[in-house]
Amino acid sequence: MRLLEEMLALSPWTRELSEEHFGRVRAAIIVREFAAGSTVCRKGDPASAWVGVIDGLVKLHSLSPSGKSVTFAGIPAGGWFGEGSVLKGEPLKYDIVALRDSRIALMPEATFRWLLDTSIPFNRFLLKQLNERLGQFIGMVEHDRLLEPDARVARTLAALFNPHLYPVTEAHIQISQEELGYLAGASRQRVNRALQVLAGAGLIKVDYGLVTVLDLNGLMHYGT
Amino acid sequence: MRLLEEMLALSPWTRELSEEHFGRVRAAIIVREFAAGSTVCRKGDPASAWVGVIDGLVKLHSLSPSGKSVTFAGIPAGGWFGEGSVLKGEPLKYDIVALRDSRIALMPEATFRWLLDTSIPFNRFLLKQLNERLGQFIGMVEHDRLLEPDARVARTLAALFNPHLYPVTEAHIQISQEELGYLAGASRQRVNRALQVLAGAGLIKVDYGLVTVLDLNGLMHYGT
DNA sequence: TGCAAAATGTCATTTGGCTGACATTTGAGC
DNA sequence: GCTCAAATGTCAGCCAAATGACATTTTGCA
Repeated sequence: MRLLEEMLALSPWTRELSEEHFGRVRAAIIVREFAAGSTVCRKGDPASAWVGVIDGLVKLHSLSPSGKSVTFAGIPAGGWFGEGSVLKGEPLKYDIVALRDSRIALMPEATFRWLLDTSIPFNRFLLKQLNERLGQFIGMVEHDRLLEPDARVARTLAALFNPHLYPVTEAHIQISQEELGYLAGASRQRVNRALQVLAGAGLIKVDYGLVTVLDLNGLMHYGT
Repeated sequence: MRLLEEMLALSPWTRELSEEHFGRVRAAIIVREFAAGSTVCRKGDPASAWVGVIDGLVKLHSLSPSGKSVTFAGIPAGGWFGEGSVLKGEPLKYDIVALRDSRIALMPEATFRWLLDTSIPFNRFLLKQLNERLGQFIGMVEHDRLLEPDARVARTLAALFNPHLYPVTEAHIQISQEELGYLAGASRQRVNRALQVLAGAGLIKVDYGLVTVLDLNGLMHYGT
């Protein structure tokens, strides 16, 4: 996706806004570019905007004092996030890092709050969005605690191709095994072994910096 | 807490309801008793009510095929939960089990939806509640992956006293170390050691089947 | 009061992922 | 084509938590 307009047209929450609402929102949004590897927002920054991904891919991640890394989610084009921190008026709880060159939309906090105060459809959208996210994280906790690393890697891969969240029609994703480790909660070495197991089972194909999904349904239920 | 009325008086979402709203809600709520160990709702059941804990303690938990148990949350008196499944109109994703003899309030789905459709304050409350719950689960993923068991147990205890989700002001909770293990993602034996460490640090006091919080803020930030 | 069940405290052993190390492969850019 | 950094594949050893076992303490209740 190239333009803010396209992204807004695809975002469900714009559909039921009045002309006045939409115009004001459109005028307030700022667009910025970020190079791969650069930080969009840092953990602890005030949550001064609601963030949308127009093009590219960003990750939400956190670093422990001892230097370990967790990745909570990868947000591809079309995704909006950060509503939680803006709602609470609290600083961000994670870093936002561009994994590829990315075009980012920023809706200022004031506009976000104005929408919240004046648009019932926007409220309803936020409820659904928060609820959806919550389901995702409940799943993460469950899988972290109950599943073997092989199965966790399988679910992590499946989640990257979740057609509800990421309506992209490609069967492959360019991601390093180290980044997959941060997502799945396993070491790079352990991910490497898991990928070999999954490839051996015919569920995926592994290439340099690239994973191709052959059987999404199989991945989703692996190890159950 | 003994009575539904007390609990409703303490629930933030009742405060801004009109007299008409409150009366209808009050009349629709059903109260039921559950013995320790009994199941309130089973995973897969239709989410036919929003659930509140008047007295006692319930857990949201899931069992793996191999017999391992995760507890997603412990809900003490004053807590309301299940809004996610009711909102989505989906079956429950976890079992709800009483950990002690408990008095449970059930708000039928129809009443819940009516509130959602007619009360703006209730919508605002749900947004905050979902957001708070989401924050808790983001925290769980982060802590599971980054923190030592001692710190995980500390955060788990702190989460049971979240003032936004559970507005009751008691400093102690009656729960076994085994159940704490299911909540924190650690073995009973490991939890036992962790509790000794936390007690040694003056953050809690441990008695038979009972943990008393002495320093909630200290627990919340332990191991950072 | 005394019994049984639940909960706790502690230990030895097992287990499986992580760490660190290193060689190899791959691809981007000159 | 050449060079270099990134990514991958593999291994040995470490280590912390889980497991299983058992004695002890505490409580509820007959």
